[in-house]
Amino acid sequence: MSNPEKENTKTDDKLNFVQNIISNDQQSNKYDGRILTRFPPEPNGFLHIGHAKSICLNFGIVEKFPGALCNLRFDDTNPAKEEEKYVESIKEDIKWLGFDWKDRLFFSSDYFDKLYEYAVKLVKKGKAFVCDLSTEQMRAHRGTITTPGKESPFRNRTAEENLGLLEQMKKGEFKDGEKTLRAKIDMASPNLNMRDPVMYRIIHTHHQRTGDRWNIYPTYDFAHGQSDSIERITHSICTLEFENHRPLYDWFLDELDVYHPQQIEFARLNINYTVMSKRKLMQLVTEMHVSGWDDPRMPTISGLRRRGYTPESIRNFCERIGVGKVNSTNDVALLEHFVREDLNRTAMRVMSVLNPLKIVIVNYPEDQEEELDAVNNPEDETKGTRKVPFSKIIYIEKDDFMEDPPKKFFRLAPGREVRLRYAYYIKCTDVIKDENSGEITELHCTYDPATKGGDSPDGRKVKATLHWVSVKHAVMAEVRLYTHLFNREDPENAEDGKNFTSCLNLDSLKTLRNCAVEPSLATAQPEDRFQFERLGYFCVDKDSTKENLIFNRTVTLKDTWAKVQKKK
RNA sequence: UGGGGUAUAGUGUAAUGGUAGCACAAAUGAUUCUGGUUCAUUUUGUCCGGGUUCAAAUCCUGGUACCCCAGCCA
Repeated sequence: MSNPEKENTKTDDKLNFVQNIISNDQQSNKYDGRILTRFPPEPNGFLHIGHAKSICLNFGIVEKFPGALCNLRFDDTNPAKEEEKYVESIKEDIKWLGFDWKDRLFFSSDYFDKLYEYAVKLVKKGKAFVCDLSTEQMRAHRGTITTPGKESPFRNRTAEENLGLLEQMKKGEFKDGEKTLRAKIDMASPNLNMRDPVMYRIIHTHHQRTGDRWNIYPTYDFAHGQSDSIERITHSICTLEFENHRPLYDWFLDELDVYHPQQIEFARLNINYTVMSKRKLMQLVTEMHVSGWDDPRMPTISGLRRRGYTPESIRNFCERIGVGKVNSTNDVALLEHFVREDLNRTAMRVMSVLNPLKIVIVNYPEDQEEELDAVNNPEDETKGTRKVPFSKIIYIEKDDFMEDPPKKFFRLAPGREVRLRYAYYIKCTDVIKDENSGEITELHCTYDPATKGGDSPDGRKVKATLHWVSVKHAVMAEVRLYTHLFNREDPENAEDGKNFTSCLNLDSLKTLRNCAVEPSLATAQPEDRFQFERLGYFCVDKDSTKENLIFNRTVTLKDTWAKVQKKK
């Protein structure tokens, strides 16, 4: 037995390494006790669960530390790739997850004037220059990982000349790519980011917020650190790949002599059986491997929402996986665990038959109908009960009958008695087959009227309880069964020469159009979530209508019978 | 190969010189009108080699492995 005194360790009080740094900084009054983080998405695609990790981290700081704040800042420095519609979807997803940026909504483009001022300052200091090198030439000058680069022949233009050229760039007097503004740092630096990186490039493209006002746009490297500085962010939390950029951000901030946030890098989220880069997700969409960004198989927030995931379950997942600096891949089973946990608590129970098999209860009166009481949620008494109609002909699940059952099969079989949930005990007396195909078309059963409600007065036990739907009262529906999008744990590492799409699971969506659901589901609305008893959790799809009900399977129930079968 | 990072059960994450813990996964049993839930129990770990110390996942030292960087993407 464990020692009760030791059980006081509250896991929720444990801080991850980022929170530890912040906690220490707050205690030491490092930023006058201020804490300000930010979530900085680029509006060039939909948010995925990897972003959710970052959102939970950044906005979660607000909940963890009194007085802390978190900005939402769109990093919109590349008009060629960004769109307004992405801004809207990103906002929607953050709200849906349950976070609120209040009035702290910003855009990097808000700072274009300031950023340009900064650039001018560096030019005047002799720390930046206008370069005429083409992309190819610049690459050649950059050197390699092991050999130093060569300085640009334009590196020594005078400040006056550079100022004039920069002004002309800004006015749109040059073509795209004709010139760049570069920082003058060190072409021999072992850190490639320090080899005179580009600060501004010429892009004659309409910007979703600044219109046609600018012909030059700052690079991410020149915009990001300064934007954090302008907003007086205390802790700039970003992913591991920016570790190499930190010295560059430091250099800009130091040369500019402005406020200096602290950058902390953490490992981005990976999950097995899926991909997590915007580029690859975009490819799945454009190549039509999925129906869109919100396809229920996508790891996007909108996809997970449509699949039936709850914000709570995603947040719990993000909390549990922790935050570290090691590249790691989480098991999708953990994510599934958290939806099951949440939905078990909250989802209404309901009976639906996915693959109907007709049963005629031969000794049940022809025209009789009964309304039976069914529990809405055994985990929550306050959810009450509902009436479910019963009659002579019902559907059960095809999988719940076997003519020649193996040892561990507890369900219906010839001569065997089982319980119909909330209804009666029934015993199978006849198996009716199609003469030609030999396929089972219906079952004949008898029922025991004394077992009404599901209990036998004589204490007789049955080994199985089956869900069912009365044929006469059934509402027909379409059900979409989803499984992993990829049949390989690590689709990124496809076999030689093949890309990740070669690992696509062609059976990741199975549509059933002839499902019988209980009548209470007739009025279900999009995003309503249910537990189909004994089957799994299901969510009404956004395309569902009264005439054509559509349910998406979020996740199956844990299924030890399936496990037993798999072992064979 | 230069530079920057990182190594703790199958997976992910704690332990900040003092009993290697938690969650998921896996396994066993109990309960159950969901083969669900719940409960109990079990298996499995400090990358490797040296050193310091009464005591090392933690400190020192030497290896090894993996990740990131050669966009006018972010």
